[in-house]
Amino acid sequence: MAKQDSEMLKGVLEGVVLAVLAGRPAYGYEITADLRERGFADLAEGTIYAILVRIEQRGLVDVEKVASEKGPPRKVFTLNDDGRAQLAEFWTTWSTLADRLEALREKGK
Amino acid sequence: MAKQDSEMLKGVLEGVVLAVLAGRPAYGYEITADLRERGFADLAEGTIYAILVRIEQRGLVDVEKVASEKGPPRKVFTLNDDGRAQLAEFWTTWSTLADRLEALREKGK
DNA sequence: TACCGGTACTCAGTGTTACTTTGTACCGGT
DNA sequence: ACCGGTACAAAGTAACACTGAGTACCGGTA
Repeated sequence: MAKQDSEMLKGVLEGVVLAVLAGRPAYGYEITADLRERGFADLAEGTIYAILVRIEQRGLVDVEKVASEKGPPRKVFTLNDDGRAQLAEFWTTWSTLADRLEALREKGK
Repeated sequence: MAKQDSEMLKGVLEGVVLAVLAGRPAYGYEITADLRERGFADLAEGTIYAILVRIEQRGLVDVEKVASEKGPPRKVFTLNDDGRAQLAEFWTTWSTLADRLEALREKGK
């Protein structure tokens, strides 16, 4: 991935994962595949797992082990109330930043 | 500054500084003041100087020392062609990311 | 004269984060 | 028996914004 891309993801990726989980419960591998389809093509698998560990430790998700037909048991993550609150905060932070950047860009023209 | 805010700035602030310089040549203290007015209120002064050192080393700006009426001489930065190219690239990267996030957000509703 | 506040820049150290790499383990198909 | 896809985990690295402290110059005030 280009360096600029990955740096810009910092502070955003966690919100992205929360947003995916807001749609439905999911496990790590599934989330990675999902995001890759959504344009985050070069996402490293390990990155997603690291984020999941983080948000689990912060208590933003509930976790359940589910046996899988293929490979080891899946760790299914479900967004809880704290997680939803965090996601809402993420979107407002994002919007504020996006607005400021848009203003800067307009001015430059 | 809230942790979420500052993390989200990563990979973005450099582009922001380039965008300011695209408007006019400026020196560090001036850029800091400018950005604070533009809503980046809690920007640390040292942060801007660090970015300026970086973009100077990458050859994105031309530098000129100008005597000041107050305090030490100012280091005035002017965006050059490489800098303008970098800024253009920044905006496309930003747009791509913003589009992807917007798509995620829409889907969540 | 002495001091303070605003201007202007510099630098060393810190914490967070995404990436890389590697490893474990299970399964079905060839 | 082996390989590729599924699924998770963990240690180490690099980039970057922040913090805090320091240097230095000037004008105004007490």
